[in-house]
Amino acid sequence: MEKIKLTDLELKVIKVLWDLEEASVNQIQAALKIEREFAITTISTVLKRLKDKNAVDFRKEGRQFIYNTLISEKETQSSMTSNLVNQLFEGKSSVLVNHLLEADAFEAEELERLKKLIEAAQKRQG
Amino acid sequence: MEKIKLTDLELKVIKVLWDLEEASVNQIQAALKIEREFAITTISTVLKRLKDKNAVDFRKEGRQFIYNTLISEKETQSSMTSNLVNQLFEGKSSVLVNHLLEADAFEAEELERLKKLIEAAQKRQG
DNA sequence: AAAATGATACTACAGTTGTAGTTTTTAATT
DNA sequence: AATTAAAAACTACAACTGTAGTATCATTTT
Repeated sequence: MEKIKLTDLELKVIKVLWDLEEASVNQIQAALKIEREFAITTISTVLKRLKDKNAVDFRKEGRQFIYNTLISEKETQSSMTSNLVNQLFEGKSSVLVNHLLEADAFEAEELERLKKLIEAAQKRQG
Repeated sequence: MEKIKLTDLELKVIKVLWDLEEASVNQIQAALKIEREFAITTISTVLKRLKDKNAVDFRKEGRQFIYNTLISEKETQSSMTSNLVNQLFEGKSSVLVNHLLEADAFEAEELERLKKLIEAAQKRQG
């Protein structure tokens, strides 16, 4: 698994595919329309680039292509997060979380939930 | 405070400035040499672009420029993190932390420390 | 079979990024 | 003041991005 670098626009398209599992160019355009309208050729170009990067594949259905993504959401989350952590948080996730806590990035219930999750993780680790 | 977007190389230079507070082009080059050697003109170009972006400033000392950064580390951490969180974690930091916990991104001591930090944050919130 | 329609393929182009060579300016040294 | 040395300014250029127009190809409808 080579680390695939996604641009902003590419990520937007990939996110639609995560959501819909499979989609034609038109469906992707429609899904993005909520945020902003892109020309159909724009989506097409992005998909072609993603295909070149091996981030998506497609099958033919009638006259159109139905795309699916080849990279998972979790993978992408992990790789982009570890990227950030390496760049700005000494390579340690805990430094990132520490920053978030200091910046008061959580609501009361979230804190409570996180505490429980940490305890669960501790149990898991033994 | 307009959100300044930094490229990878720009961030590397900025990080040196966070570290040294102030530095000449040569000092920055020297600091980066540990990782990889860049031509002095490369550093110069990057600094010029950073100046255009208002991310650094400089003062003249003899014939050379001494640069300092105008953006703080914490600011940058916050903005890049919230960027990631918005892109991949539904805009909620807790979803990011959740992902990290599920991915077992922490050592035992880190978990313990985080739990304490969460408790501290809870106390702070009231 | 020709025309119309809908889809993809090809082309384009400006802005950004990584990277550095060449030229000019400025300060220091003879 | 002339020369040299060090620094900054200017120029360059390919790859990547965002964005979309035009051309072509394949269906479907007359």
